[in-house]
Amino acid sequence: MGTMSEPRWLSAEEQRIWRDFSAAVNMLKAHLEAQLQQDAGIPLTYYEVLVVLSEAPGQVLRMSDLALATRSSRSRLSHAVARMEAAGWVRREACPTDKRGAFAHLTKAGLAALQAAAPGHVDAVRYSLFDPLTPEQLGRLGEISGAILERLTPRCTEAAAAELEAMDADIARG
Amino acid sequence: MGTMSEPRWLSAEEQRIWRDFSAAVNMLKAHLEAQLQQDAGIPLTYYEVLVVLSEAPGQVLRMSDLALATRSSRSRLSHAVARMEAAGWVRREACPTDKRGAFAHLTKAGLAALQAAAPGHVDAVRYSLFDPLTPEQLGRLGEISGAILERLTPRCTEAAAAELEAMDADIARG
DNA sequence: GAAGCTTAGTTGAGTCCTCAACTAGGAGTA
DNA sequence: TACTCCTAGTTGAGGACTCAACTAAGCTTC
Repeated sequence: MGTMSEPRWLSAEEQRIWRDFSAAVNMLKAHLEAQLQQDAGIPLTYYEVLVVLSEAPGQVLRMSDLALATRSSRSRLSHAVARMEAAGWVRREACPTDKRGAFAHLTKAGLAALQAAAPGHVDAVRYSLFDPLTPEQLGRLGEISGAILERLTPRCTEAAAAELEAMDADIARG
Repeated sequence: MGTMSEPRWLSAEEQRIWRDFSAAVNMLKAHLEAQLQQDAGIPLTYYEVLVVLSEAPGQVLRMSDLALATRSSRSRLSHAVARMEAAGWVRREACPTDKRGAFAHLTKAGLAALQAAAPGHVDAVRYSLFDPLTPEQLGRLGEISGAILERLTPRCTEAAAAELEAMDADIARG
């Protein structure tokens, strides 16, 4: 190793927390994924796309904005929307002002699929996350998540996301 | 909906917590995955297999036990070990007493790969999880993880895992 | 208006995962 | 022994993701 400093290994307690956290998160995601896939045939990430689209004004969003809002790569979103379009949940439309751009529209079928899937998904989230935690723990979890987010979110992405929300709010207002 | 009861939707506050938590977890996993993949060429799940194997007495484990310890499906582990064997990190060996069985041995190269990857990975975990949290938050996170785990871990799996640990302890004791 | 950078979005190859089907050996019972 | 059931592990197909390469359009600058 030469000049390299010794890595700061995790203490036994830190290891326990890390492994429990890691396991909990994995099981939680697997649980939600399986529920959604089995009951509604929708992968979790596609579900999130549907949710974001359904909340967008006019239920339309530029691909880039959709990628930003779902924290997905453009590539991933492009593949996903291609599949969702094939499923009839989303329709792509060219942007008239910027010919590079593309809009993703939520279709009736997409909204219906979302509405059919939502109750089961919400139940699963309640069952596996909200129910086993006390209100205090929930509050803590919110703080903790915020701290991690702040650490890992690059400033520019943050700014762009805030802008997007502000735009949404403007449109909602009128 | 007919006789179905109304789903218990999430409140605004619950939604905020859930979305932040979800986003934080996604970014955390993506961050660790990218670091490990770039710096060591090892996917996170394979890394976990290496860790578990390295801690096993004799650095050997039956496939089933390895699957249990890594909370992986047998199929996933089988695919993973196939790849890791191709990479020279693991060697499979037939079990003499139960001819259905297979052992997974950690090889020298596998241990070396793990040791090369570990410091960077630990740093990444510290950076993205431990550093941004206060000691109190960390304790809470441990509790929260425990509560989720307890909710989602089936009793039989739990018992099997405990047994495996006890066995390890026995062997360690000599 | 042409050259060169930047942005929007897609594509294809390769990887990891899941699911269901499969092989094969162990275990219990007649 | 033969029958049934169970357990250990593998396999292949197909889906989702990543990465890098690509097309195409906008934007600057001269």
